[in-house]
Amino acid sequence: MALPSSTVENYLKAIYQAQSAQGPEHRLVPMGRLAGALGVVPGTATTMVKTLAESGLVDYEPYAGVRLTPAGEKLAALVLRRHRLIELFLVKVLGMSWAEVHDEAERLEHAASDRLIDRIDAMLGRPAADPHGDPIPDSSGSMVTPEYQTLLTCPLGSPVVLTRVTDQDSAFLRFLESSGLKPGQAIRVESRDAAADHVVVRGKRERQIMIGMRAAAKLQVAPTEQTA
Amino acid sequence: MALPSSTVENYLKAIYQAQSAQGPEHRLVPMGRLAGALGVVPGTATTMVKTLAESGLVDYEPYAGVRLTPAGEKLAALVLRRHRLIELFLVKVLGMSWAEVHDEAERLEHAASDRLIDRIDAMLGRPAADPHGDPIPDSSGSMVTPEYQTLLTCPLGSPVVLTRVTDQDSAFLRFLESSGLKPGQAIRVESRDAAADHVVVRGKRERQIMIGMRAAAKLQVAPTEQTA
DNA sequence: TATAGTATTTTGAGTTATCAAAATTTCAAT
DNA sequence: ATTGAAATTTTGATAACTCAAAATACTATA
Repeated sequence: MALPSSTVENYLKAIYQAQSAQGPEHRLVPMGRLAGALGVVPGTATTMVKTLAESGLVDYEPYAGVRLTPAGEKLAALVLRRHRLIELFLVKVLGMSWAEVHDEAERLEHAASDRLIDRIDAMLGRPAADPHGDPIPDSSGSMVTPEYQTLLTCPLGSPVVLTRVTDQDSAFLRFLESSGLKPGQAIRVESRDAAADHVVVRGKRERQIMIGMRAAAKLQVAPTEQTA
Repeated sequence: MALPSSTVENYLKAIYQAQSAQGPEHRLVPMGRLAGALGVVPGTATTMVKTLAESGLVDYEPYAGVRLTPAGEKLAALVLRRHRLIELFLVKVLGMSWAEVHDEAERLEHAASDRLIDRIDAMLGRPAADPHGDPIPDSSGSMVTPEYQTLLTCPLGSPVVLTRVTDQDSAFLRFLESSGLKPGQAIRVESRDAAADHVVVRGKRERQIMIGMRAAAKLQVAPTEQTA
């Protein structure tokens, strides 16, 4: 098949991300959701998905939804790889802020060659995750996605490390940045209050941060590593 | 006006470069030349140029050719700025070879934001020229193009510095690289032989290099600076 | 100045990706 | 089972860009 257009890459990426977000129970992404994620009307998504199905990149079940084929999944993973490496590069090498790199990467991911991506990968030391903690697929398109707990499920009081932020909204990211809540940061959940819908986190330099539960669910953590 | 598409940017850039290549006497770029530079059939160029003219980016004289308006010239210069900064960045920061950055920059120049370009510009120390010695326009789109002599016109025997290579062909660039003929390099023209159609250059470490006259015309040099 | 040859423009058609709005299907609730 | 609301698909258009090939304009030269 010919090179996928940016549009095709974006559809595959959106389907991939919708599938992941939905969890393993709903494997089919409904057209409405896909169209919403891409900012197109549903009819457009239907049309496009039919052509993706003809290319063997997705399975399409009318009125039910789409799902990536193995070929589509690989392509999507490679787009994600480009996106995440570019984000990390922009932050680490060019000193751009966490909140502003997403849109930039969104465009550059379709223009960067494999060669360039590999240089970036090497320069960054073959990193496992991008600035949000999202795992970076390797050049064959495979990726390990560790299962983390969230601020809502981790044990109270234990020291944990913030590992992943599953929301790209730049206002949210700016808030996290200003609160010192970036992946890698050691923190501890002090309390949860369902009635008040908040979680209290003790962060860098014993600073106390209060976060709504919906936001807290987007912050993933891992138990602090014991120095081996 | 809305953001120019990559296509529009490419047309403007090609017109700009054709105008420069032609020198100040022929200000109008004929359609055939433009179409050739862009790899489209002449009819396509005609159509596109008419819409560029409607946008006020070019002046179009049927059967005669196109010329950039001041607005078109500014836009073209900004595309060139992006292209050249990206090329230099890829060479300096990512260690890519001189010969391979052109195509990469060709795609990235349409995807990089002004913000990113400015970061790159700052990181590189607001450079005046790209790896080929092509001058880099500033963020307002203005550029100084020093007039250099070439290997064909510079004084024989005097030490000069290679300042600019006016050919992007990657095989040619690889040849130059392997001969140590990169901008910045101190050289000296030993002899010219019109009959044999060649120029003999003494390069790095007294190495002797023989170049055809057509190629020699593409190498621009400046008198070696006397240490002030 | 007639004309042959070249360059340019025009015409008609195709591709990709999109939207608006009409038609259809699905599904949950009666 | 029927129906009404919501989601999806279909249909008909549009925009941007392109090509092939026919029509036209220019220009050099004889």
